[in-house]
Amino acid sequence: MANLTHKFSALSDATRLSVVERLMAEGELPAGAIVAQADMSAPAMSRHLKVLREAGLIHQRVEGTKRLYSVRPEAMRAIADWTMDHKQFWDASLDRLEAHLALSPEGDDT
Amino acid sequence: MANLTHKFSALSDATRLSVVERLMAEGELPAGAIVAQADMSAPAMSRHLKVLREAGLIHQRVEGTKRLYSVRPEAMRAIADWTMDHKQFWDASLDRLEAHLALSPEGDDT
DNA sequence: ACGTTAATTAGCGAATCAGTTAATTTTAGA
DNA sequence: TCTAAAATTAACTGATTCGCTAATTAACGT
Repeated sequence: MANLTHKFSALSDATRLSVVERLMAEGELPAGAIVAQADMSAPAMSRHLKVLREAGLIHQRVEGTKRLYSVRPEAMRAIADWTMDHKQFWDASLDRLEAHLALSPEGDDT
Repeated sequence: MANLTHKFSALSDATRLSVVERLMAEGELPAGAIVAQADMSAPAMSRHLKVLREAGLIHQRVEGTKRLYSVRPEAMRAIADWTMDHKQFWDASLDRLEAHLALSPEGDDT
């Protein structure tokens, strides 16, 4: 299904992330509808869709001259699974962080 | 904290993803220990660490001549939150997918 | 067969990225 | 103070990315 870094790479672009979010919110959409709302040429969007497809994040269905795109739930699940694999780390760490901040309210950064 | 695409971008590189995973597994580590296990020069790794830092994924603590790195749990949480925001989509979709496959076992791809 | 619509691929330039070696900075120790 | 250790920044190169316009492919409707 293409690996995790590949998926993260696909989602590292604002245009592509919003396409994925829109497809999740609205369901299957033709390429034309996706281009219409983006301030970008059709070829540029077509390449973004290709990147998302190659990362396994979206699925393309052909219907006549139209290409209908939708998000692959398995791909989203793969990302969710990764975060869950490490939930123990960030969950516990956040608890400790909160406890610490409750005692000494500093404001730590980079 | 730097936005989501920024974090996805930082995690889109295999070297950086494994650094993050190692830090979650082993806890805080000095730059030297991180370089030691990567087949890469120190400057190259230093830049990867900078990318992770700028994405808000890791925290740097100075101790003498050493730079100690650790994963920021809030950053991991931000990613987990994003997946959870859309859980309803992928969870429900996967259920439908399974139900569908149970009836017609095809094997659909890109 | 022809023109139209939907979308993709081809080709180009500017910008960014990931690696290298060399040089610099900062702290610790003799 | 002089040297060594830890790490970063500087400067350079090759590869990739992202946008554009132009050209191509594929399916419909007449």
